[in-house]
This record gives sequence, C-alpha cells and structure tokens, in this order.
Amino acid sequence: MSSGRGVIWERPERAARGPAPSLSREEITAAAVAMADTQGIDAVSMRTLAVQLGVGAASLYRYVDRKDELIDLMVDAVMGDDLQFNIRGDWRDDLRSFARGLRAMTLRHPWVAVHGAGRRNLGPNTARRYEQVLSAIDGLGLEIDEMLVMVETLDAFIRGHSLDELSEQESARRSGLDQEEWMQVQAPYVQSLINGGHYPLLTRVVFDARSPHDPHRLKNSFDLGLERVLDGLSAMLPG
Amino acid sequence: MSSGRGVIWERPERAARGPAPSLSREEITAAAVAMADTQGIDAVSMRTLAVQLGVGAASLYRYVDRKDELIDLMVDAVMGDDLQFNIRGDWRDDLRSFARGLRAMTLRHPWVAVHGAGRRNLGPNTARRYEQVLSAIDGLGLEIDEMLVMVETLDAFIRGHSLDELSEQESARRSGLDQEEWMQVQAPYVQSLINGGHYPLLTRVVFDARSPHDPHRLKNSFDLGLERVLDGLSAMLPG
DNA sequence: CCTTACTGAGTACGCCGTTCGCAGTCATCA
DNA sequence: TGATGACTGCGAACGGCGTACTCAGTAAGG
Repeated sequence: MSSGRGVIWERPERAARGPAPSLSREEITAAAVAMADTQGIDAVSMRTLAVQLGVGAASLYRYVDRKDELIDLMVDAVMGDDLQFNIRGDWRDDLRSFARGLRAMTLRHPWVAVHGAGRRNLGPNTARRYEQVLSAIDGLGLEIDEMLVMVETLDAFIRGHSLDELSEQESARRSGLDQEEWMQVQAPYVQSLINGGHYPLLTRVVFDARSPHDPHRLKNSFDLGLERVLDGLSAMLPG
Repeated sequence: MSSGRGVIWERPERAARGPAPSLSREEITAAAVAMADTQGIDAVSMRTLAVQLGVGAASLYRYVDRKDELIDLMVDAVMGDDLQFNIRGDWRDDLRSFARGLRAMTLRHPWVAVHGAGRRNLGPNTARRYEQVLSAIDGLGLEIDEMLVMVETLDAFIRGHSLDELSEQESARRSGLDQEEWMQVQAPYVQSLINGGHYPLLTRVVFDARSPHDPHRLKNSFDLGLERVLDGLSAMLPG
C-alpha cells in the first residue's frame, strides 16, 4: 500500500525501496487542475485523468489513497500557485488585497469555492496563506480568538460571494447551454412570477436593477460588499 | 414525456389525461430531504430514493426530468418549511433574524449550503423569502442596486460561514469516522507543522484559542461576525 | 545476486444517472 | 358503451464511476 492511514501531507511521496514511480503528485495534480478548469470538476474522474496522463486508472492509487485526497492536493496547489496578494502592513489594504486575490483565484478555479471550505484541508500552501493573512492583523492588540473571528468573517464573505457568482454559470454549464440560452429558458417563469403581482421588490430587481449580467456588476457588488465588511471589521480594533 | 424543456416550477404536476400518478412531487421531495438529512446528500440516489418510496427507480423520472430538478425541489421545500425569521420593521433586527434563521436551517440541512447558492433556483418559496428580506430594507432610501448589494453581502457571509462550519463535520462523515477520531488523525500532522517553527500564528490558534470544538465557539463566531457585517451594512444607509 | 519491497495495471464489483420500450390504466369522445 | 389514445409504472440495459484485488515486472539493500 502507498497509504498509511495518515494525512497525505506527511506521507512520503516516494517509497524507500522499489522502482521509481513514473509520475509525481505534482504532475497528477497539475493535470487534474487543468482538466477541472477547462471541463469542470465533474469531468475529472480517475479514469479520464489516467488517460490524460497515459497510465492505467488503477495506477493513480499508488499516489493517492482516495479521490478526495487528489482534490485536497488540487486545492492546496492553486493556493500556492495562483493565489496572489500583498501584505504590506496596513491591515485594511492587506485584507482587501487578500480578498480580491482569493476571489480572482476562485473564479479561475470554480471548484475551489466548494472544496476549499473550512480548515479541513491544511496543506502546506494553505497553511502558509493562512499564516500570512493572520500576520496582516497581528500586532493590532487583538486576542487570537478575535483575530480568528475577523479572518473567518472575511473568508466567509469571499467564499459565499464567489459561490453566488459562480452558481448561474455552473448550472448553465451543467445543462449544456450557454449562459444566454439558459437565461432565455428561465425568462418565461420569472415573467409569470412578476405577472402574479406579488413580489413587487423582485420585480424592481428584474426591471430596475442594472443589467443583471453586466460583467462589472458582480465585481462591483463584491467590491462594495467587501468595503462594508471591512468597515464592520474595523469596529473590532481597540482604540 | 413529463418534461417540456421548461422550468419545473411552471410545468403542471399532473397531466391532463391518463391515470393518476401514484406519488406527488411533495412526497418525493420530503423523502429525499429526510434521506439527505440523516445519511448525507450522497446517499440520495434515484435508486435508494425509489426503494424508500416503494417504486421503481425509473418511475421517478415521471415526476422529475433530472436529478438536479429534484435537488431544486428539495432546496425550495426547506426554504418554505424550515426557514424561520421575523420581519418586524427594524432593518437590523430583521436582517439578524434572517441570518440566524438561514444559518440554523442550513445546519439542519447541510446540503443547502452548496446547492442553494445564487439566484439559480428561484422556486416559489425561495422567491417569497427573497421578497421578504428585500422588504426588510425597503423604504430606507436605498436604490434597488444598493439593496441588492446589502442582501448579497449578507447572504454571502451566511452561506460562506455555514459552509466553513460544516466542512469538517462533512469530511468526517465522508471518511466514516466520527469527529473525534477524525481530529486524532489530523493531530500528528498539525503537530509537525507547529514543530517546524514557521507558522507562529497558526500555533497560537491551536494552543491559545478557545477549545476549537467548543460547540458554542462556532455559534459565537457567527454571531460576532454577523454584528460586524451589519455594522458595515449600516454605512450604506443615507442620513 | 538474491531477497524484498514496491510499481503498474488488467480485471472486476457494485454503485450511479439516465433511456428505452412495453404492458397496463383510465379520461375522453364517438 | 366501447374504442381510442395519452399517460403511468418500471424491468432491462448502457455507459460511466470509485475503488479493491491480484500479479507480473523491476530496482534497490544486504
């Protein structure tokens, strides 16, 4: 067995004895991330991934105990490679930078929104990022519990908003329609809701709100909401 | 076919002609919700659900075009049955009540955190709830776009936080371990991270923060974060 | 150089969502 | 009333999934 009932991060990649593996965790992870990004996470099966890598499906289990572990590797990989933000010393600028970076990364890798939640998967890159974010609010006179609340609150907003942004796009993809077609399928029903006369505010949303698919709208909504969240967090600081 | 390329909400439940169906959408949905709550959403397959209902698996496709539609029904059902909050006229109290109600509902039905995201699935109950939440901030002098930002920001926080709260619990469930056992599997790795000496703040989180599985801690984190978000949102109000 | 430990992978098991075709049922209309 | 035709329930089957087993082949340690 390549496994050892432990966490993958402390399991050695290569065994002490025996022939050299023909692949590496990194290669496998990179291929899986590429597939997930271009064809959706559901297209990543152990079989399709094995084909992509030119090996047999069962061979992948020499590198990974379960598919879940592969996904943990994927999340940690993009946390290291694709998440960009700057910690310069001003807590608000730093948290804003982190938030925008995490949102951008999540939009590039939609599957992260769901599979990257919580403190479940503390791979080395994830741990490093977590440490960096905490450092942005260290030394401000907060207890560690308060710092946790700040980070959790910000993270919850980012992940929740990204999930909302992605949900339409993902369900359009899953149904095989493009986003325009998908909206046209929904339109008659929304129209009938409105015609009923209840839902006056929903009606205003549909008619008066800025083009619901203005590509800037969601980005603006994120940025505006983010500043409000940061406003709120600033109330936690002493002084 | 029972289908018609449309949205399920405007598709009649019973056909005009032919024998009466032996089930109803409501029965099917209720059984699926019960299964998902007690055994996890992954345990809900068309086959197991059919067994539970005493029918053949293929029969369910007389009521639902695809499994996704069943999940849409499930989400809308709990939005109607299990989501409780009060709109009394004070916007902050009302949004707090909504937030706590949505969190509590999500903890009772963990699968909602993922499958209820976005404006993808606007079933009648979901639409009614949406309308109610908007009404809580109507008449405060906000543009509809600003109202949207408020609701989206709050919703993002709630969904993101619920997702974080559930992630450990869910991954423990998936691995077949109970939560205590699962933590003991993780412990050596976290210990080794800490021993490395990098991650001083992570170390403080592990050692100094209140018992990470104090059942109240997550609830407190939610309530504290919620008040900060509400603080931030109050900055959007005119005057 | 032999022993030993490990690698690659074909095969198989038991699931899954979904489709097809058909027998049985019932509302409608001649 | 009886025939028609739409609709229901569903057994069987298809293609795909995660994963376990088994075993031949290979390379390092003694």
